[in-house]
Amino acid sequence: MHPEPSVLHPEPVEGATAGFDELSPHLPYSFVPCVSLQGRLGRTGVITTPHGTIRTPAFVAVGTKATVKAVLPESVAALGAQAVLANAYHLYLQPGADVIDAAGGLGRFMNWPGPTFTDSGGFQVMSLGVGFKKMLAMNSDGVEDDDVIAEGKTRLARVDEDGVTFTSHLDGSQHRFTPEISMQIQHELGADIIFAFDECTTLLNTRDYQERSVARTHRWAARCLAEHQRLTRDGKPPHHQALFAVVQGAEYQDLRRQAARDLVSLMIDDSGFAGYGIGGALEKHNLGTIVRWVCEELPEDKPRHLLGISEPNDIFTAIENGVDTFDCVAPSRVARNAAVYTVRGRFNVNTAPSRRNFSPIDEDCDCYTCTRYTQAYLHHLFKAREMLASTLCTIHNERFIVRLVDDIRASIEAGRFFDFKIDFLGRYYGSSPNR
RNA sequence: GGCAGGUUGCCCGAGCGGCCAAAGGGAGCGGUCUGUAAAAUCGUCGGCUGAAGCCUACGUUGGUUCGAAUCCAACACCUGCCA
Repeated sequence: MHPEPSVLHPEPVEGATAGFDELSPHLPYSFVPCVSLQGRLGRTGVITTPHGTIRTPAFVAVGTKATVKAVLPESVAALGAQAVLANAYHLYLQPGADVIDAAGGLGRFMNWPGPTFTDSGGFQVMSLGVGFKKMLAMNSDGVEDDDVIAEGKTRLARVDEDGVTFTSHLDGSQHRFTPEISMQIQHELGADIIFAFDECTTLLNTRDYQERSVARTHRWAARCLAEHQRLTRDGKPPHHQALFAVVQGAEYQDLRRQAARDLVSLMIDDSGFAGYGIGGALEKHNLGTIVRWVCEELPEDKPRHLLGISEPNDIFTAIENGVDTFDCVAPSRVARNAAVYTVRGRFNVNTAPSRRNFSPIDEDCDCYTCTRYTQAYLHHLFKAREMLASTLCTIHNERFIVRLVDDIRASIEAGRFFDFKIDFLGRYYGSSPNR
């Protein structure tokens, strides 16, 4: 049943740096699971896209506005990232999906030859709307009062059954997203993997609201699938994009399982979703449980993408429970704010102990930054507010997470995942950064 | 030499009789960041203390006052303008 190892282990990074002309733009999308994690839902696998393959589990670097902030695409490839995820809402507002379409698609526009993802903009409904002021709901029984306005903040998104009305955070103009519009935008953007337009709730919403929201997300998923198929059929030029649905349901087992089952059974003309995203509200300590509930309901032959997770312990938990790919802004955002990962935990390089420390961030790291620069230099760059600080630390953090996931994949293949997990997490959380 | 203005905590800078250990910046010190509204944000920031409290502080010295960074005098230094 499993393909030959050579098929399972292509060289995605080399493919990603080969340039556009050497790539076949017509490779069909596929996912092939490979080695399973004994007794758990985790596995390795390979996702094939028109722009190259992704060996899973894989960390997808986030490049919201068609750039991994502060870093050249060549560096993103060199540090081993296999794919980049951009955002439909942000690119729709600026520069406009039509511009990216005219440029030849997201990958060409941003000079990233490898696989690309776009998020639907569903998360922005939450971050610009309901979640805009979490305290707001603390003295009520849920975030449902659309008329409540928190001091100093303006609600920029409102949900209704048909879609979402946004106020642009850039210029205040009004915009409308529906499942159909999100699909049209994402088809114009042209990423290899796109996400259904979902509603992302918060833990502050009531159970009743979560139920209604999951139901709505499902109706939206059906509309996304229909529109995606129409665009795939009628769009010009023909696209080869894979649509992932997003499983919501907050922390309720029945909602999560039902949401997953409903999405799996959703078929139009014998075809359903190419993969599944797991999103939404959850507390950190429930991550593994929730991911397991969902993945138990999902088919083995479809990839699962966990949206927005990347702390080391979360990565192990997610992968162990069946996640194949995941993305997160944390490695790059945190890097721009001077926090860096090491095998012995995270620390801030802009603090006093690094001022005269002439060793790298992490002696064990093979990244561009650690093989060339000292903590003292990075400390100086942050203090001097030089932008190279962001660049170098982003490269380090992205490399750290990519490498961690590479190591996890290798440990699954070698049948020693659990040993590696105990060893890594013991060092990461059990000791203080060595500096 | 004359006239005018000034001297505040590590730096800049408000305060102009009590509510002043002294606004606000900056620097320093520490934290946070999970589908990016982020090169963001929060805390701390004279000393001793958990706290109450005490001590030391607004150029120097002396004075007025129940009470002075704030009023007065002398001195020191700085800055303008006029000789």
